[in-house]
Amino acid sequence: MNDQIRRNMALFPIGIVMKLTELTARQIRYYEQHGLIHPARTKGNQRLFSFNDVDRLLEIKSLLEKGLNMAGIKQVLQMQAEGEEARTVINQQSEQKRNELTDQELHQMLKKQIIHGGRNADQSMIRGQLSRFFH
Amino acid sequence: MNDQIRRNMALFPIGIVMKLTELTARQIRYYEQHGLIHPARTKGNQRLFSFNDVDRLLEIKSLLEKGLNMAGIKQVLQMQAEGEEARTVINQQSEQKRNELTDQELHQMLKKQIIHGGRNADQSMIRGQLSRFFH
DNA sequence: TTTTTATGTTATTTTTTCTAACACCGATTG
DNA sequence: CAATCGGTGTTAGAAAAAATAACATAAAAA
Repeated sequence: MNDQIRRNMALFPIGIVMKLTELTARQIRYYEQHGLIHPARTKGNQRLFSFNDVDRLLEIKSLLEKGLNMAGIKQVLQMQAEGEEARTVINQQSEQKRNELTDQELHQMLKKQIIHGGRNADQSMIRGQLSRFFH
Repeated sequence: MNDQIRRNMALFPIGIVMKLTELTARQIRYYEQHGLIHPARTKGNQRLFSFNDVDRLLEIKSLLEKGLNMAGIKQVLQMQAEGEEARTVINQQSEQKRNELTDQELHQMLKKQIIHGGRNADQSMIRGQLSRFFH
């Protein structure tokens, strides 16, 4: 519900995010620079991350490991956002289904997306990795 | 469950805790100095707070507003910790019961505690204020 | 009235983060 | 093969955030 609000609260500095995600500051900033995340800023311009941001970074990391590049990741994340939207309207599916993403599924998603900039493709998801920890 | 672990993860710096609790840094440090909280530290010695810490600070604040002093608050928090322990063993009670603490209840608790340093007094609780936000 | 308590304020130092620039290496491409 | 590009490492210098410590103070307690 307003769970979403909570998850979106900007809470921690980059140092913690580094530990949480095992990414370097350089990487995190680079991803931001390419529009993959949009952490908030303190009055003094320091980044402040939310749980959602960290979640997102974990996804980015996982997608990177699957060989995607910035553009690809951007697409996938964007699709997820759309899916998210749809799902809240429609309904929940089996818990398992949307927690793992096979290479084939991924490939398919990308294909669909790239070929016909289609909305509402397959609903498989990686989301909620950190969420599963910080419930 | 290991919810406890999650809540105990040291995540945010004092700046955020200040906003979350509306306490000044001075106050927060003072309470630590008096053993009311025990935030973790970064390698460079900066305080790192967990959700539990923030929760605790909110309780401290509320107790302060009720006129307790450091010693009194320490007692109450300690009792809560013991109660926590007991409760996990025993069982849950009505949700309402343990979320508000009237002045009389508080007075009684303190009385019991002070008179006969007794363990396991009344189980009324303040706990979980922040928890209710960041569930 | 003197003391104590909780908090404010200020000064100084240390830690953390920021941006920007340059370097590098593996994969692409001309 | 040589040049490019994409993701990351590294470094330097500046700025922000946080730490400790000391002194100040108003209200409460003794």
